[in-house]
Amino acid sequence: MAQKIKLSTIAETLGVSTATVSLALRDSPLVAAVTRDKIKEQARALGYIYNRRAASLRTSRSGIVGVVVHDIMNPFYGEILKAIEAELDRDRQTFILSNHYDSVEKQRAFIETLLQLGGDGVIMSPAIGTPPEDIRLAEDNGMPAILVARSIEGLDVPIFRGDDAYGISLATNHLISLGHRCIAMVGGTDQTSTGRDRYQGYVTALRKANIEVDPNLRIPGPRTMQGGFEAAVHLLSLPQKPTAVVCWNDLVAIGIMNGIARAGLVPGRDISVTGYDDLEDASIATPALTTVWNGQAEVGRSAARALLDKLNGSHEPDGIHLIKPEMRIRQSTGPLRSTPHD
Amino acid sequence: MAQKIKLSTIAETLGVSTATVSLALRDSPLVAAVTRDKIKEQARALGYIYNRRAASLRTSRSGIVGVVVHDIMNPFYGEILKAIEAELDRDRQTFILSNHYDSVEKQRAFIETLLQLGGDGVIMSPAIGTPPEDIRLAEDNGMPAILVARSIEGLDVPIFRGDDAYGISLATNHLISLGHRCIAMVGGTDQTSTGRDRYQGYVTALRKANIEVDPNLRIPGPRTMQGGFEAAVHLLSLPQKPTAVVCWNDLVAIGIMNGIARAGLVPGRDISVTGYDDLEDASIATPALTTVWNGQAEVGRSAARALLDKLNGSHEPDGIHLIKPEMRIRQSTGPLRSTPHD
DNA sequence: CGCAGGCATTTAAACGGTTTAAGGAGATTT
DNA sequence: AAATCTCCTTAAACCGTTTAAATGCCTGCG
Repeated sequence: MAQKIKLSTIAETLGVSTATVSLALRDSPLVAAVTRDKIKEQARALGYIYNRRAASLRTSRSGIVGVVVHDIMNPFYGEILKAIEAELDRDRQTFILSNHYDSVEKQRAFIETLLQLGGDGVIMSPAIGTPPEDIRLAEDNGMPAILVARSIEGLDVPIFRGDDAYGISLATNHLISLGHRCIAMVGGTDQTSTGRDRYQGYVTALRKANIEVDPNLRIPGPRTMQGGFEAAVHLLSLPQKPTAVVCWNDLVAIGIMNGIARAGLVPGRDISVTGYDDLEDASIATPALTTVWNGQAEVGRSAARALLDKLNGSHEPDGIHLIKPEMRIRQSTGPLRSTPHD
Repeated sequence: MAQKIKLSTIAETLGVSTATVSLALRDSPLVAAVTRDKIKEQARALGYIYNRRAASLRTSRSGIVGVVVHDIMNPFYGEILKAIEAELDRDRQTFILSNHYDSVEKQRAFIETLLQLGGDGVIMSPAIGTPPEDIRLAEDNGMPAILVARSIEGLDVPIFRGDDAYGISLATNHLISLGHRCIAMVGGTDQTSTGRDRYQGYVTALRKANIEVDPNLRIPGPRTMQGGFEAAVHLLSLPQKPTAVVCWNDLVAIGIMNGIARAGLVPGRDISVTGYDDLEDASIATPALTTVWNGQAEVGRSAARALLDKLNGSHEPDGIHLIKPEMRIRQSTGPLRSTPHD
């Protein structure tokens, strides 16, 4: 590489000041059109590269937005991220992505890095056990935060997520209406607000149908296909096998269906299974998965929009924005059979 | 937010110079231990946040590494990314992630952004049709590039990827040894070096077994589950149905198995299917997927290591580093049946 | 002819760190 | 008491941009 081309390089070769060059490149009306064109042409010819750190040092806007979620490889977050990316792209914001794998330390390290880089804002799906101070650290240093998919108590930042209690009650009611009464709930944890809300939705639906809630049928676990697969083994070993399963998400559901199939049973006929999220893969699974649409794209888009609006000065109302989930009925659920397959 | 705490704030409250503070915070032996401790304590107390853009403006090292791949939601890249992330983390590098979705423009925009931010280096799985100049743009501006998973002709940057021709020949030979002679190859494109290599591996294996290559059995397409699902429909409509399918990757294979199952056939018995990559999900699929381990974690780890070494001055040898794939035989492949199921 | 006003450009001071040569204070040697 | 040596600390330049204020230069007008 020759030596770095900077504003002053262009300025000198053209016999103008760096101020003029700076203004010209940003299309300021302060500089004459003919000068502007000459400068732009020269910048291109020299292969000038704008130095954003220098600029942002001066302007204190970096054009960087941080996004941190549990695991970007999880398609649920993937779909949210895709929507965020699309929205931020339209406003030319660079986004920095990270997993926290539910480690509060890793998450805080990310927030600190982002602050050091002068991030303009952060969108996060907070790690389990995130102390409110970690979010305030960002806010107090002029970096607004938006929460997605999970809530934290004791903060008044904007939150975008699905209505979990309602969503799970949809799935549970669907199974009840098919005649099922022994319904397990598999995957996830009750340590997150999401987890508590979902369990609540499940319990409420059962109670309303006068079905006794059996705590043994609540089986927490990883929110992955692998987790579902293993839960299936456990479920099939219970003294009273459930006839239906409400799953934390589509991955768990697909894992369970694989586990059921591996045991020689037919999911959707011998045991009904519902997913959650309505991922792209849900309709391809065999049998096609009955699930609950959770509006990931909507969540991501709105969260990004809210942040951008906030950065541009509009006053977005804080507080929780709930997306209403919708039922997607496919082939993985079916009526209760009087003589369950063995 | 109060006002920003900077080096000078600490310096003033302690009655020392900013130089001392700067040196102390970075553990320079130039400053007395007792002074250092006092300064660090004060920095913590005031909630000082290091301003990396200011620092990097002076030092011209940003601690930022860019990573751009086709699609981070694709688990193949996900596994590579995870390994890269882990390796970069150990060296405290922040990484900026982006998809290019095989758009050369999007990829170039990313490289330019990264240059503006003063990125120290970039790891990329180049978009189809990437002109070598785009990579040179990075290198010429002092930002070394490392390629993963895909090659580009006419460059001498380090490349880390699996040995595709060899890998596909493993899968093809496995099917041939099971007695199959009508073997389709599904998914991907022949416009990438990877695609050409894989097709070559398939053709070579067939020829060596004296099997005529039928171009109609090469069915390019998306590298997704959805793509596989749709290809299954096409395959089953062929006048002479293939008895085995070599798939571009595990996603396509799982999609095909779902398509086969939906048509009432049993994958692994009626039609053998091989995947590629050995994703985590491969062993959970039903039936468990026979596939080729492609060393994603190894690729990611080595690539990140190579970049870090390069940044630290060691001279990593350029050129292609091939990872040797290995066969993983499971239940989705089986011997040719004399009277294929209808 | 002197001056107000408009336009195009320049000056110079930030922004918040890092770096290095030079300075200062004691302690030690001569 | 002067000279030398060790440690610590600091002043000042620098990184590449932005921006408020200042400067020329013209033109038009009373």
